[in-house]
Amino acid sequence: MPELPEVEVTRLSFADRIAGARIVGVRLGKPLRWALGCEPEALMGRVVRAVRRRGKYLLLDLDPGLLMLHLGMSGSLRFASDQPEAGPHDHFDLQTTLGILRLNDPRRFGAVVWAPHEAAPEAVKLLGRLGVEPLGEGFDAAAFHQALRRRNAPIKQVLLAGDVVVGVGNIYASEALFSAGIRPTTRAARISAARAARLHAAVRQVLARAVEKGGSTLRDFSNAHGQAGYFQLEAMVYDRAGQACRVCGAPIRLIRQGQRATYYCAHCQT
DNA sequence: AAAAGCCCCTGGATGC
DNA sequence: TGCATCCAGGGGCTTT
Repeated sequence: MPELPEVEVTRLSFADRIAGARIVGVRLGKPLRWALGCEPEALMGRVVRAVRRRGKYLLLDLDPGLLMLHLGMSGSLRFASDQPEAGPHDHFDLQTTLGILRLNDPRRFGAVVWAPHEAAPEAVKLLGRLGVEPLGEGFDAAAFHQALRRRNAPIKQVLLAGDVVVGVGNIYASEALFSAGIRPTTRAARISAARAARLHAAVRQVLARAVEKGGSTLRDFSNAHGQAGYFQLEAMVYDRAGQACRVCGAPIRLIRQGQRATYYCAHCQT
């Protein structure tokens, strides 16, 4: 479910409300991808100062410490003072003086990991190889082109890898490539400066638009208030195999790249 | 260094 | 209705 827009939408939906909250309890469900990395009791009394995002990770700044949350494929967060009894897929509760932050994650590819601070090995292991933030100042068209020149893999897979630019998952990789008019199978190194600049702009535009629309709700994504997103209604190619391209009418094609589905228009993307 | 495969796990859709 | 198969928004790890 969650790519950068969904993670950012989630962050925006509860960051202000949890700021200043003091941790009064932790409830763990079934194991997630990684262990928490500390005794739950060690978190008691700490204050949540802020919620940041790095790639698809949510970072809870504790005083002191850092809690890194990842939603994996099927995770979603809820923050409310009145939470129902935990269900079978509620695997982490952070009980605070301002409400309970709850992670629901049926597939359990998500994680909640503690680190003493951002430069600590526990944090570097997860955050250290991440590429540049696409919506930040550091995402530069010329540098993007230079990074692509070093990669021989298909551009779709380079976008997904997250070491050049973070946050672009399977939906938005297909959408950004459509917007830029680039075939997903194109070797990254063979993309011209002009086309790299178009892709750079497309990545920013598609992700920003998706944040505006509250993310994409394909099956069950919702923000921390339980509200769905609507970007999927404007998808040009994702999940539209066989349907007419919204621009030229040609049937949208579905191929597999690295065991992931890729959608594109053979007429609009060259 | 980069690329390709392999998993982790549950649930929903589809087909027989 | 029951059961098998395939697929899903991610990404770290191991092997080429």
